[in-house]
Amino acid sequence: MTIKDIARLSGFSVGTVSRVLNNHPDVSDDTREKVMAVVREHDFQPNTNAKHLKMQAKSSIAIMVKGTNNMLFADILEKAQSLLMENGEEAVIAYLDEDANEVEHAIRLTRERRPKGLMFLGGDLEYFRESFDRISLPSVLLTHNASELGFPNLSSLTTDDTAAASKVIDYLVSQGHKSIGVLGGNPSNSQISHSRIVGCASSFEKNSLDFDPDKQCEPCRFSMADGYSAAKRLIAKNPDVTAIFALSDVIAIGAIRALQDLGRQVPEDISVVGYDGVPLSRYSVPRLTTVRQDASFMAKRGVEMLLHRIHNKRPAVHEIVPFQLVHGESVDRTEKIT
Amino acid sequence: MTIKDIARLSGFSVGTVSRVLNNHPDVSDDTREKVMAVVREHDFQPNTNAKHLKMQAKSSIAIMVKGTNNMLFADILEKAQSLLMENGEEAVIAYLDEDANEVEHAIRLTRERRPKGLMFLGGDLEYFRESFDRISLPSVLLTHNASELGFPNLSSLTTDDTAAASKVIDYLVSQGHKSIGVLGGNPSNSQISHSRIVGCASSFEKNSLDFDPDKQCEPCRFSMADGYSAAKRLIAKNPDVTAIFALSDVIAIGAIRALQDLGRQVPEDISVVGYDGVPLSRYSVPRLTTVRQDASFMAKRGVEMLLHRIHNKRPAVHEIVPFQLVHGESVDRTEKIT
DNA sequence: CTGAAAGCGCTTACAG
DNA sequence: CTGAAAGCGCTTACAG
Repeated sequence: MTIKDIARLSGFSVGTVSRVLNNHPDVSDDTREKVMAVVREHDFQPNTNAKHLKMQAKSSIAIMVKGTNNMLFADILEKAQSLLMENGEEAVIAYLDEDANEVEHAIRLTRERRPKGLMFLGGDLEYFRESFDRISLPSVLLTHNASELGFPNLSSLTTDDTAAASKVIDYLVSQGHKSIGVLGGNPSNSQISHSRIVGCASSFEKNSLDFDPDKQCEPCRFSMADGYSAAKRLIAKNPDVTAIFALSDVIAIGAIRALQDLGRQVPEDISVVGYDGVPLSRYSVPRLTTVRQDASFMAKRGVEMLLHRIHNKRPAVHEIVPFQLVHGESVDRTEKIT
Repeated sequence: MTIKDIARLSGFSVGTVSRVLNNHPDVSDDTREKVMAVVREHDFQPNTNAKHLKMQAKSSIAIMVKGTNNMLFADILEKAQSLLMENGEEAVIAYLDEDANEVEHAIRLTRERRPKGLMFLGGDLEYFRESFDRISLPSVLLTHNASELGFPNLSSLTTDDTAAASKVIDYLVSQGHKSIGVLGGNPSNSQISHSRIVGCASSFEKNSLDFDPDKQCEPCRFSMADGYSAAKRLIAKNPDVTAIFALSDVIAIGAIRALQDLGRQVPEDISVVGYDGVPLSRYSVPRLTTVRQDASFMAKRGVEMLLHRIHNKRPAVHEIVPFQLVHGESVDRTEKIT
């Protein structure tokens, strides 16, 4: 069933049928009615390929999800997809490994798919610096600040990771902790974790505490399994830490499990702070003290920014989303630590 | 840049360029080389819309994810998407509400997108019965058995929910539990939970225990938040249960949190069993005793089944995936329960 | 308000 | 092995 069949069946030309289908104003009501009757009767749906070919139209929004097992991204993704759907846009989603090059992938996908816009959930700024100039589509990067890159078509939306990390360390220090470990992330300075480490360092300095990354930091990927083993490594090399700052909630969950397995209770024996504020952090035992990034808001704002850029050719913007230190049950004051 | 430009630049006809691009055998090596040189130089990528239009080709595989917050589906989804990508297929993903009509959504998406095949992650058999006859695409339904529906183009892959649920109840009974509550699912008999409830009922009967659904079951959606409130409702109406079978791990996690908040320790005061075997179940405190469904396997097999049906026109098949009762730390014998 | 016609960028018999 | 040409299903000036 094509537009041609509808034309024949309704007695009008394909041009007129096309106009009816696209709600073109200059069609008589009578004609519109008759054509639509046939369309409805046959449940006709125009061929998107032909339409797009003719209109040189882009199809859909492509979303790169960097890193699997990332609950925050899963959260944002779902909401973004729903919002896109409400706006009549389709989402093509690609899950990438935490170490994959999302920009190269996007370039490939862009050629094949010709999407209208790109959304990146996480990413490595280094990859953007290297090859994002080959992308001219409106794009938005979430949970990373891309302002320093200066690409005119790349907006970004992020919490102030440095400030948030500082606040976490400040808080732990205020609770009497002096020996604090940091779990997660990649030492490379282009990774999402770098600014968080920077925030930690500045807080340690402000509080006149030494900060020896080799001794206090244990890098790991963003998953429960990696958090689990990283926590064990940290405790092995630095058994006297009284608090751990995990760079994501899933890492924190893995770490808490590891600590329990080592016979250390949280928070009685050791405190743990997470990052992200995923739903799980409200249901874990103990509930997590964590930095909450507002997934709903990020999804909403991210989609808005992207759609604005697509439809109104607005310039790229870089926004900071407020964060919130949510108090759970995973932190104790040191004097209470046995 | 179109195939026409490449033809002009390389000195061959568009037909020849097309043949080179599609690895058609009858092109001379010399020609192939020359054309490819131009293609590479300009980083040319053919227009998918035109290609698809011409080839009447379907694009991509559409995946409907039924219910948000479902960790098992998130797991399967990621793996399925990777496998599809390896096979050169693209995944268009739609997250649907747990109560949405996935079949209607698929029908709409099929018209607009013309995918090659459909994958359903969860679903309501009633919706399939009502309207799946309007879909003629190769499809596969995961975590549900669609054999009784008899659609020739709908395969399915599921664990034996009834047997698994029976085994859980048998196990709890063997540990001395007589007052067992069931959390989650929808009482409607077309829902994923129905066969699990049936399994419970048959086990209760076999063990000569009464089973009063009104008193022992508390329906809820598949999320931590709903598991949390459902557990509270269950305890309120039936305070003497010594064990709870949650119809999914996320429900179990919510339930454990609720029990803790009510001052009941798991498993010391009350035992909890989950369902799904998501990674979190290995890292929660306590670790969950749960029915493990193999997400990797289901993803792999599901994709295989779908691709086979698409390429080889094989008939629909309905397979049962083995399950496994994984022992964690969330179940105790009643004599030890205080 | 409507029709006839060109053309979007490809693929693929058909000839040679 | 290669080219010329038809045609996939649409949209949209251009006429009238």
